[in-house]
Amino acid sequence: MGPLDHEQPFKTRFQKRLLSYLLDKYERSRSFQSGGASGLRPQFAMKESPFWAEYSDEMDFRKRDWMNEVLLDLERQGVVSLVWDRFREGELLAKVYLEWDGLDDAYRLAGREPKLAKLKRLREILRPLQSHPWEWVRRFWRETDDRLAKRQNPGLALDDPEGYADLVRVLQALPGLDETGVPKRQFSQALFRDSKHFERRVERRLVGLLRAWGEFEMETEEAYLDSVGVVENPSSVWLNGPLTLVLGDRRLETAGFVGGVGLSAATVQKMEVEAVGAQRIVTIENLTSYHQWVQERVGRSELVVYTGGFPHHTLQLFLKKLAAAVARQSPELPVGHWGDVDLGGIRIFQFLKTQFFPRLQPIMMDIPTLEAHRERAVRADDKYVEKALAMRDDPGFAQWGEVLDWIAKSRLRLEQESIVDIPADV
DNA sequence: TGACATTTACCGGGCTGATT
DNA sequence: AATCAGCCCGGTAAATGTCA
Repeated sequence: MGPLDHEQPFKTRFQKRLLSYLLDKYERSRSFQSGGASGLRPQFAMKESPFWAEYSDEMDFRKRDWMNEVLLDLERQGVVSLVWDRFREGELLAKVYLEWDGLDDAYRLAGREPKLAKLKRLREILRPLQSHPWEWVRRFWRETDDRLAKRQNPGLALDDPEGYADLVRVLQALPGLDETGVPKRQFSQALFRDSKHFERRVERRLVGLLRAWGEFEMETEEAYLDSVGVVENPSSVWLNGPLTLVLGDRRLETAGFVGGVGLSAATVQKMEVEAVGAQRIVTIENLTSYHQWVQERVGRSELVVYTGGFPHHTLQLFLKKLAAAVARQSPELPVGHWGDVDLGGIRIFQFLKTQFFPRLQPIMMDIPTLEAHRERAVRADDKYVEKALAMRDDPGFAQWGEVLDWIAKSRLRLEQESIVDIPADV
């Protein structure tokens, strides 16, 4: 085994590692971002570099010779320039500089794609979002494109262009989805000819995008996906009380069902609300509380609707039809909502109010209720308190100022299941 | 040699991808 | 779903190179 067996592979590997090291520095530097060559070149001191261990390896001194040869060769090609230790010219390197004019060669020899090219390609991939029908997507695009144009990476995985192409495809498809939402696997199959592809490759990114840029803050990933019409399975609407529906050529009454009735997504899609036969509408956030309410208030003239946390797609369609009927027939009809007295519950209330029922009144979501159930309340951490304070200062939640203050001060929040007795007069 | 500009090192925070 | 390491970012302070 002579040196020839190792020399060439060693030199090739070293040259790549060295150039990559310098190019990494360059791509992180301000010179890269500003696009021009600054006075200070990307550089490193041999002694501080990751190459020092091999460079100073006493067990195999040929390595240093080989490394010197590689670097001298690069210097001849104008890719780097070298500064030697004093009195040890050609023997012991002090510093290595990357030369501006050698950048292209450096990339070629290192066998890697310039960051600039990656940024450019990503811009091309994202460009279709420029004219997306949703405002928040366009906002995301605008800021991201700005950053990319400024040669900054706005937190994207530069080495995954396919992933972003998929994301763009998904975003383009979302606005056209069915009103009641499309099951995830079916969506994936239609878009990618692979029922798992969406879950595996796109879902996380889409949820991340919604978290960062979407209009509403949700508690779970499912809620985020539902908000854009991607559902696990078609969901139903649960309600109790008198409602007259028209479905095709049939008129249906929900009044007679004991303990309530479920309407499938398909029914909600096809039906119209003809009349609300109750004196009041009540929406309830959680299932346990919905059952409790329905059981304890038998005989009242109320239409009770279960929202299941943040209203899912099908429920929103139902509420839209319900709200239209109310506005048409009895705009004075009282509408109340009972939910958790916490940030999520307040968001849900505001959503229902702004989207469907402008006259919506909270039920048992006030300070007396908080005080009365203090012992059953759940602890809130620092982050939660911070969010509560931010919401308090948001004009969209002006109605909730005192409640949010109470939550922030006492560091407590109340889940509605903690309320075991429903007063008769709420 | 000193003034100035730029880079580097370091930190926390957030995202990604892999793993469990 | 939770956890982990790795990476990038922006900010800071400190170090270092350039230029007159």
